[in-house]
Amino acid sequence: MTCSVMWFRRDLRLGDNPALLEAAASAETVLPLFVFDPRLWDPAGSPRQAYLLASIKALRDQIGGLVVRWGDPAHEVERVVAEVEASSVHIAADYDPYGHPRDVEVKQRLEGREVPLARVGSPYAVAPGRVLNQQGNAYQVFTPFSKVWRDHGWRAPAETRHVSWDHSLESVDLPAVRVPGGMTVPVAGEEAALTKWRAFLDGGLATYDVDRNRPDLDGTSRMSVHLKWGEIHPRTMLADLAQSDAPRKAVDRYRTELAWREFYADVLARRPDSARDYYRPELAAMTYDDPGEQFEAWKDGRTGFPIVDAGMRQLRAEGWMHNRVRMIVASFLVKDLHIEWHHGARHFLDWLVDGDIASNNHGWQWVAGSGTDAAPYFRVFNPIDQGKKFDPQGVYIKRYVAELRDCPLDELHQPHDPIVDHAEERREALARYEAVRRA
DNA sequence: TTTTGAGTTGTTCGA
DNA sequence: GTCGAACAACTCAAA
Repeated sequence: MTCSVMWFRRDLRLGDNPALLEAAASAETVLPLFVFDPRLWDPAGSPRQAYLLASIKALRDQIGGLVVRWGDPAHEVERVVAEVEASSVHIAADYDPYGHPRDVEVKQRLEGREVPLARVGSPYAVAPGRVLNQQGNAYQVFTPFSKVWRDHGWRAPAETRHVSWDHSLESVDLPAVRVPGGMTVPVAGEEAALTKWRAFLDGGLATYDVDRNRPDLDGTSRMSVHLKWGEIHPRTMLADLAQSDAPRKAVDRYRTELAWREFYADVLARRPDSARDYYRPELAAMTYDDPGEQFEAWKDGRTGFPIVDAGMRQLRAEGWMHNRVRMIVASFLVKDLHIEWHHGARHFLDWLVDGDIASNNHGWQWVAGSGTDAAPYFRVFNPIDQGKKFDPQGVYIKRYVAELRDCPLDELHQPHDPIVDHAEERREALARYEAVRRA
C-alpha cells in the first residue's frame, strides 16, 4: 500500500482542501498528522491554544483518528514519513514569518529521503505575492490592491472526495490546556464554522454594511476564528457571497473585509520584519511611555472609559473583541496612554482566539500611524463619542461592565473615575507626533 | 518623466 | 441638533 502524509497546520478542515485532495490522489492511503511545535506552545496556556485543541479534537472526530506528535516539526515529520514509508507529504502553504522558514527546512530534510513536500493552496483566496501592479510590483496601498485582488479571481471550491485514512501509527496524547476561569471559547471545528457561516448568510449579511460597526447588535459574522484556523476557506465564502441575494452593498463590504485579511498577509509575506518592527520606521523615533500601572489598568478594563473597559473585559471573557472596539481600545493605548503599539498587539495575541500575526499586528500599526495607509496623525479616537455613536443605548457597555448596569443613559458614556483626561492626552499625542514630524 | 488624483474605520469648530 | 470645512503633507498608483 502506498501512503501519503497530510500534515495539517492551520487548515483544520476536510472540505475544500486542495492539499488533502492531492494527498489522496497521490497514494492509496492518507496519514493525517498534526505536530505540536514547543516553540509555538505556551505551557501557561492561552485561549488561542484552547481553541486550537478543540478544533483538533473536532478534526480527529471527523477523520476517526489523527496522528499527533510533539516536537520540532522538521524532525517529527521526517520521523513519521520513515515510520509509514510515505511517498509524499502535503501541506497548504504558510506565509508567516515563522511558518515559511519552517516549511523550507522541512522540505530540505525530506529531500534527503527523496520525499517531496508538496505545497498546494494557501489560507487565502489569492496567495500572497500574486497581486501585482502593472510594473510587476506589490501594492502598498489597500484600495488599488483590493481592486486587482477582486478581479484576479480564485479557484472554485474543491470538491470533497472519499479519503482512505491510514490509522496505523500511534499518537501521543493531546496536551492539556488551561483556560482562564469563566472564559467561554467559541465552538470549534469545520461543522461549527459552516453552520455559523450559513446562519450569517441567511441573517446578518443583509445589513452587514451598517451593522458591522455596532458591537451592541453583534453585527459581524464572527468568522475570524474559523478563518484563522482554516476550518473554512475564504474561497468557499467568496463563492457563497457570489450566490447571495443580499444587497450588493452588504456583500461588497464583506468581500472587502476578506480582502483586508489577504492584503495584510501579502504585506507581511513581503516584509516579515513588519510583524515586530515599524512598517514605516519614522514613528519609532516618537517618545513613548513605558508600560506601567496604566497599561495594567487598560488590560484589566479599569481605565474609567466605559467603551474601552467593556472591550477589554469582553476580550478576557470571550477571547474575542468586536472590531470597532478593537480600534477604540487600540487608539486609547497608543494615543491616550502613549504606549507603543507592540505592547497592545502582544496582549491581543495572548488573549484572542482569532489572533493572527498579519491582521493583528498590521491593524495595530494602522492605529499607531506606522502601517500601510498610515492614518493622519490628527485622527485620535474619542472614546466617549465612539461609545455614543456605536453603542447608542449602552447595551454593549452594560453587557461587560457590571458596575454600570444601573447607570442612566445620559451619564453612561462619560468617564467614571478615569485614569487620564482624554482632551489633555489628545493634545499630548498630537504634540508628540508634531515633534517627530519636524525632526 | 511628469502630473494628477486618491487615500478604511475621525474630531472639532463654527455656522 | 445638523452640516460642511479644516485639520498636513506625503506616498502611491496610474495616466
